[in-house]
Amino acid sequence: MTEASGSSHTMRALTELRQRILNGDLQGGTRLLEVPLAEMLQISRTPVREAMSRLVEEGLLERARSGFVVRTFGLDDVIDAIELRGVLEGTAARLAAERGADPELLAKITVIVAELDACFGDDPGDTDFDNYSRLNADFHHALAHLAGSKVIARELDRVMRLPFASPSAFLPDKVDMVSRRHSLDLAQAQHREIVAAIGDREGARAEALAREHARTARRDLEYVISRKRSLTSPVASIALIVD
Amino acid sequence: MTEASGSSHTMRALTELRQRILNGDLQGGTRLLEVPLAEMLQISRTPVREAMSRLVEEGLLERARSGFVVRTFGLDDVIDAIELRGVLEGTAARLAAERGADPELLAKITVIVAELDACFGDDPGDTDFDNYSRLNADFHHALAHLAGSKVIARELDRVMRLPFASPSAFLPDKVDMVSRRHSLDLAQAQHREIVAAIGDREGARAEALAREHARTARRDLEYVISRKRSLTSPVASIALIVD
DNA sequence: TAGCGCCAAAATGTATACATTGCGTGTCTG
DNA sequence: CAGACACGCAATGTATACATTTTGGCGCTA
Repeated sequence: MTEASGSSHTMRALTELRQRILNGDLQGGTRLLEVPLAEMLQISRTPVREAMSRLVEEGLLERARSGFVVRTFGLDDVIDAIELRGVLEGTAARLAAERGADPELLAKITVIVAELDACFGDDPGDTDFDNYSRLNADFHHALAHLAGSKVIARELDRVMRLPFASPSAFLPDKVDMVSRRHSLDLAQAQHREIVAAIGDREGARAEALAREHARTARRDLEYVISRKRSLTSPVASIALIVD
Repeated sequence: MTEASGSSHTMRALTELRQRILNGDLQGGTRLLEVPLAEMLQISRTPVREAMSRLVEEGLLERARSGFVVRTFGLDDVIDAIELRGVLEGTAARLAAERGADPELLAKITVIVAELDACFGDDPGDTDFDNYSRLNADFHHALAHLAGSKVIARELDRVMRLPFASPSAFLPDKVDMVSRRHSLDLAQAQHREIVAAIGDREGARAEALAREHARTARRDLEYVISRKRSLTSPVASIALIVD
């Protein structure tokens, strides 16, 4: 079975199935049958089952009576997932402030904020989008670990793995960048204040700020939906929202 | 393979493994090898793998580079898991208040609170412990669904499936009942106020109350640990806490 | 002696045959 | 015609043989 595309058949099936779900090729509620999938992927049922089990862990599939079904995400679920991320990030921020963040991690996230600042030029059109996107993800990852709580970090990782709950999910793209620059400015101001509040041990403020920061994503989501409902969206994985 | 003990080999392996982990027979960090487990359970590797997959979904196992390892829970993890439950229940309560709870569900949880009241007699020794325990679980389950958010309910179910994060995990048992009756009285007062706040659309108050309510569990945990560290604990699954 | 590489064995990854279960459909009977 | 039983198909459940990968130890060399 000299196959080179993935490290293993399971991984290839995992990648393939994930992509088809995010694409919308496999719509919510679709029951996944082992035999057809195995034939489609040219592998046996065993790695297909394995891949499906991992997709349950990722939250993209559910176990039905027997077998697996693609999980359905409505607009309300997406909004709730973003709300949930805000709540969890708020908790991470509050605990980091209350318990005292590890100075090394605090220094690291401070650097990230500074680097984010450097993405903005004087002219609204002069914005380093790719770096902003990457650093934004870094910021949220660092925040998740700042409280030093494995449990909180783990749950945040879980929620953020849902593609539409990721902090980078609905960022303005290059096209919208100029008109929505104010949205990024606001978000970046919040990044700064969250870190400052944690450093000053202001738990309640840090929590409130982190929650409000997640609302940025909700606004971006609503913008994307209002503008691009019927078009091919530049936002990958908006296809799996059915409502 | 006419086996009657479980509905299937997978289910039997799942139950057996879960029990051994909760017992402490399989300590945190232990790598689970398919072949020995299959021999021990007198089944083939296939259902063992399947069971282990499901235990990852439950949060009791982790996937290692290849294979599975029993997840380690320290005292700090348990405390964080209880904190997390409080945060999520607080969110469920707040959203229920803000968005308006389904009247039918609100009526149902009101009945549960009334039934909980009926568990307490005038005399501290006169407490219907079994009913309290069952109704307490019902209350928390109802609260999780009160906001009508599938996402929140799902995450709460996940967290509460961890045996030590369950709201009934460290309830005073029959022996402690008399001396710790005040703890139950306080918890029950909180149950009442949480429902009242939701009914009055007081989101912030509902959230704060639900969070504080989870602190009851933390106090009960600390009590159990301080008293019974070395003895055979009446609390099942305290064995898997290693710190 | 520390580090490197190779080999063997042990563990997981995969395919496949067979078992079992559950569901739909057809027919038979009242 | 309605209901129920039985049959068969299709799906998952399970066992097992074989493939591949991982790992740990041994011996070699610098």
